[in-house]
Amino acid sequence: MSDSTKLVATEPQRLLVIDGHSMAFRAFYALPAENFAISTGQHTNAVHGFVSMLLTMIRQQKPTHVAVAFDLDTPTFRSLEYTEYKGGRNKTPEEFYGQIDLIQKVMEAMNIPTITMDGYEADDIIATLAAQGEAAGLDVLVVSGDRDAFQLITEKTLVLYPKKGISDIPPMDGDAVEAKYFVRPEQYSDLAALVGETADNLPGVPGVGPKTAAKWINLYGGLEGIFANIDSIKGKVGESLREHVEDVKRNRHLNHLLRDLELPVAIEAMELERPDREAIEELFDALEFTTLRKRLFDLFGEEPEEAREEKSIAEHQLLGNAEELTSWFASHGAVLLGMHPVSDEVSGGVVGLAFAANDANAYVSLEDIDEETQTALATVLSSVSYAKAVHDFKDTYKLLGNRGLELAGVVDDTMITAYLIQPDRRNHDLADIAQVHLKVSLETAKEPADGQLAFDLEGPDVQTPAVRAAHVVRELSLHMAPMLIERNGEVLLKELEMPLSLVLAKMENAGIGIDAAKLDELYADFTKSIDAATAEAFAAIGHEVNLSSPKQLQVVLFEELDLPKTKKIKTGFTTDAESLQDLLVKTGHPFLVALMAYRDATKLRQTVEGLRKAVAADGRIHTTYAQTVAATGRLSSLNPNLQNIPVRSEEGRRIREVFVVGEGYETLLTADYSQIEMRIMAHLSGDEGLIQAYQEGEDLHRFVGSHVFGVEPAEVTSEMRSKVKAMSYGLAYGLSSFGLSKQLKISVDEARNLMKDYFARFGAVRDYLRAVVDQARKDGYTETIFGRRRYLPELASDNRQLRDIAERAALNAPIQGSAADIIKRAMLGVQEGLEEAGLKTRMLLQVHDELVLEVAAGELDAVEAMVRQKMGAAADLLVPLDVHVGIGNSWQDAGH
DNA sequence: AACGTGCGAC
DNA sequence: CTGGTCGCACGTTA
Repeated sequence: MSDSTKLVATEPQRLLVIDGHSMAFRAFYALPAENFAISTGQHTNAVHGFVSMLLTMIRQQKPTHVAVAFDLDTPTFRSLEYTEYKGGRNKTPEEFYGQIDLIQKVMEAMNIPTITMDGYEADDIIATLAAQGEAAGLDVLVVSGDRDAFQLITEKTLVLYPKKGISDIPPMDGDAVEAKYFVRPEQYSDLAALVGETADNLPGVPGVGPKTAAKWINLYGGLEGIFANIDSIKGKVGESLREHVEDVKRNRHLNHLLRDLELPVAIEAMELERPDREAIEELFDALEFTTLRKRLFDLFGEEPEEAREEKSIAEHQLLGNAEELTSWFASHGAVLLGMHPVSDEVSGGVVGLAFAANDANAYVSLEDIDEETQTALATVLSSVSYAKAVHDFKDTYKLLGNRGLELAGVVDDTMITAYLIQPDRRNHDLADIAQVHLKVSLETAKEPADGQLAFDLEGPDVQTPAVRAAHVVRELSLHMAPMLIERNGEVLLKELEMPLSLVLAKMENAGIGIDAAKLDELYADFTKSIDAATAEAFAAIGHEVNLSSPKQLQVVLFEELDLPKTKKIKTGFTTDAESLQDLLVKTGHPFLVALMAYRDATKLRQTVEGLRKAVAADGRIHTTYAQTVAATGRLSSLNPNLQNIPVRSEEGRRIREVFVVGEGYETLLTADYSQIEMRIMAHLSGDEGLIQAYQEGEDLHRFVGSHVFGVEPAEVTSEMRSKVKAMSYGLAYGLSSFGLSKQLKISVDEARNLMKDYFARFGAVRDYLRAVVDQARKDGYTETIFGRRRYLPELASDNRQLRDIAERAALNAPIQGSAADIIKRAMLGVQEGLEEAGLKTRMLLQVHDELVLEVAAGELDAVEAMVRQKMGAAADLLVPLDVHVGIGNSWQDAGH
């Protein structure tokens, strides 16, 4: 007998019985799988969550005995009797595979028996265990996600039914069941039989919910009483019941849990023992669990192997005056420092800074900071002698800048480093990458656990999480540095992305000027169009409908008007613009015209409304650039997105008129690369025909058209030109002949021939595209001209659809990514050019292949020449990089 | 709150 | 089944 059981020997003994699959599933969905992939590719989120929940329950409930029951894949008496049982369930997610085995291994190492029974479900094992436990005089606590377990509740047996992930809620007893369902636990199965259970594919009596079922049960004492009086139950539900008596009987039979199985394990063997230390160490090493290991050994009163460098992260020195500050950095600042700002939730301003060195931590409050201390801090922050690592350099730089603090000496941004290592992650929050790379859980300082807001900004509630974050940033930086080098990302980080963060910070701070009156005018205009289109649409069908609801539109289009069916989507048939256009051609119905006009106008008004809301106090719009989102290396723009302002339609272009040159500046200047992606294609493929065309400055599409169609360039018709243009652009996206045929509205045969002719003349392009995918399959990643990698593990997927998507991504990534690299380099060049020449002109926007600058008086000529030069020199390709420049008082006037 | 649809840009 | 990368608004469902 172990010590831990002796300790509680005076208390009643308690058996904890767990439904293994249901707990594992809850854990799986509570924790994101992508954060718990170990080096072998195996996912461990369900294992981690399961063990974590188990430890919590052992700590809270202090059981003396523990057992875990699992289902088997083999048929059970229920599925044999009723083949639809548990049918219609979704397939188990791929990431879940193997995790049950791992959980069972952990249980074995913890000396906790796992029980399975061929032909029976875990629920029957649990029911039997509850009965045996009670018979042996134990209290029983059942943990199950299946409501059928409620029938087991007695004076001595309680059920823990976890709602979402965490088991904060108290176990259910008889009164809790009665309060919730209005029946006693022993009657719960009768209630469930009447109501049915969708998760098990057991339909109940239609129209009967828990309320009606409980009423009947209480009236007649249970199912037998109900059946005895079945003819006296009135109304529609009575009728419904009489029609579904057999279903109810079947349900009741199936949801009855067996309590008399012959289990292979005796209760005595479930006594909680110390874990097998060696087995746990070995297993947790393989699973890369560190924090759980500590929790586990703590719980069982064992010292972890080595005091796993959880060293005094909690401790930190408060640097309250200039002298303390200067001396702390003098003694601890020679190593890489992790740094983490704390900002006020309300104002958004920075209120403090945490620092972490290898052997000490510090916190500086910026609230009521005296001048001398601020100066000392400013010195430290702006000094390149103190090497700092931060998470989200751009944001930190802006925060500090708002307080007049210059930030320099930042040698690593863990957000960008994590992005360069894994560009496909959609999220590089500090807590997430700490979880992935360090297996450390970092509570975000947003809200203290008790739900109280932290008013005391001097207090440990704010400081401790910040210090911990600073520590984690430092650890992450050290941990990821070799990974970044291994993945060829170091130069990109130091020479491209980090300097670019500074440029972007300045662009965001600058914002772009807005003509508010014009914005209002556009809003009114578009509203008029919406109203007109709405009226027309309603007139065409004779009633009102929400034109923004695809669901309601489907009813109108495909039921009322009985128009031909469009392409299938998850929720029925698509009503997208392309399909509406098709329908219009086929039927000429006026409703379609009005609907399309409504769609156009609402989209434009939405855009205008979004811009209106985004105008800041200075009358300008300050977008935010996301530097670590797009997997190819592009930037993205948000709050608001200024990279999708309309330009293709005339009405839409009017919106560009509201972006205007600001006071004190002379004009806006736009500079964009001409056909940069096709030029990169020419460069990467080395296709001599394409290269020659660009070198001679020919109209590329005309040139290609003349070769594909075998005519003189002058004889290329506009139709021919648009065909090869679509083709050329489509190539970089993995366009199929089907896609091409759809876009050009030609037959698939014709599209196929077009592609054949194209490749006959530009064979190097096809060779290149094939080689890209082959290489990516071999190496596991694609690479841009400047070495930016994108890893595409799904190229090896068994799922054809996923594999195809990955192949198209592989085709596109080097081209789109190289273009992104090039304009990023150009931005660094332009910024440098502006600063070196001491110009007042500033960069405002980047739209993938275009830069928008605000030009100061008298600087236009110098700026234009410099921008052309820098953009043209951003890469040395086999073809020239052409740059178009436009000038004007609005973005529209300056544009294309 | 999370998902699905639809659509703007490059 | 069938073109890549994004962000955003709306309706609907959980």
